[in-house]
Amino acid sequence: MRILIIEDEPGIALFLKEGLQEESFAVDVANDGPSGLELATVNDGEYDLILLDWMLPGLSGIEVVRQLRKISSQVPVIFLTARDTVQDTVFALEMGANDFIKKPFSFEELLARVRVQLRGKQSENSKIVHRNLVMDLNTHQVFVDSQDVSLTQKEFALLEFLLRNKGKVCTRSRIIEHVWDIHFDYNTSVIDVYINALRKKIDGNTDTNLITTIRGVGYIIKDE
Amino acid sequence: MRILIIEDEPGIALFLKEGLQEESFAVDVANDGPSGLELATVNDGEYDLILLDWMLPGLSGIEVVRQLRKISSQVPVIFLTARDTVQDTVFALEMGANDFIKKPFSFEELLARVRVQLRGKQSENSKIVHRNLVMDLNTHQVFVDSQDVSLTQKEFALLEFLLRNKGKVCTRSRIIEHVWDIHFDYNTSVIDVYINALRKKIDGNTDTNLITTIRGVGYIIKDE
DNA sequence: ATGTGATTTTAAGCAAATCTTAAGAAAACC
DNA sequence: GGTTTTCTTAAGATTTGCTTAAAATCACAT
Repeated sequence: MRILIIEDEPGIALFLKEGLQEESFAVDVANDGPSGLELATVNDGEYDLILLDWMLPGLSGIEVVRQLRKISSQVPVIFLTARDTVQDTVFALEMGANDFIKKPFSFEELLARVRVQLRGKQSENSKIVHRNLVMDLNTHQVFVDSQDVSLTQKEFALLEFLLRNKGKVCTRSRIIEHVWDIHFDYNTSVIDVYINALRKKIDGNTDTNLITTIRGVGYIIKDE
Repeated sequence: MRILIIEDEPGIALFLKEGLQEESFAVDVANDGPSGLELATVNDGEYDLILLDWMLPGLSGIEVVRQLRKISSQVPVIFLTARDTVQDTVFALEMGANDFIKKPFSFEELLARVRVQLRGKQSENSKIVHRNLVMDLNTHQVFVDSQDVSLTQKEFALLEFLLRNKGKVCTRSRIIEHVWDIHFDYNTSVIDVYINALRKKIDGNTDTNLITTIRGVGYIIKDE
């Protein structure tokens, strides 16, 4: 995971850099707006996250984000700032920022927010393992007891969502939003149908029970 | 956590209500400005958040917020609106709104913003612990002596309500309001039936006694 | 373009869990 | 002892989820 820090105060920049390196991130630092923007645009796609100071010499943080979004860079941006009025927050979010941390902040807090932004990416090139089930996100394969189980796109997406939220109940609204990208007015029983299909393919005729129904709420893959 | 939705389009209101209920919020809906304002003022302090549509019959959202702030209500207000000019945003915020979501929005985004507003209020850990009983609000599970006890929706909701009011007597009217969402003329013995079910499942055949009856008033889970 | 097979969605009947009602038994209160 | 309140139980109503099949859509090769 590569992180770009755009911050003019050397003390803070160093503090962040070392802290993040200890967490095994690859960290680059730019100490003014223009050079930060250049690094970000030239290496677009390379960075998994940008930590961006609001007040910067040369080019303000806001302007950096604007330019970045203009070239349709999707990289998550977290603002670091002393300001904290609601207007500023909203403004920054509207300009394309993903989150907003007000100084002074604890490193713990920053780390938590960084992980939120990187969630998903962090395990992107890897596998999700749950008991006797292995989901390979690269090859789009699923194995149960090392047996290849072939899933359709939607089945795969649904299972992935449930597994990523292992231990938490996935409500129907959440599922329909994330897996089907329907944001309003869902009145459909697709979820039921796909849960059914998954259960058939995964649990088969064994008496295991991967997906648990929480009546009136949704579904969950229990932890342990 | 109680949320008041003031929204005139029934479709959107329902969508929001159901989604938020799945997330285990208690939700009330008003479908025009005046009735929304009345609910909010009469129950000031009861709601933890208000979702407010900009365009409303009777009284605009802006006016509702103004009136609310006039009586110095501190309840957080999130605007839902089709407008998205910077002027509108700033205007709404100056009138006392706390955040601003432009339609169409995803439920996920709304939920995120709601959680931001409730941050702090919402107990960090999603577990309620009482003696040998653990209630996990995420997984919708209840454990007694680490044994999984399966509760139905209503049982869960009732127990949650009693636990959240640990040490306080819950009157029948408050229970029927919060758990059953009946705001008038309750003439039913549902509560008795569910208290009974809970006692059976929780206390089982042990001689513990989680829920105490306060004759003529209601029920209580005693502290200690 | 067109056809074919796979996938996704809709719809409907069925099954099961849950919720509500009601009524008699038990307990608490005067 | 009589009255009120709560407890308990069971049956009926309702809701919710499961399953299946058919219709619609999509993907791809011809």
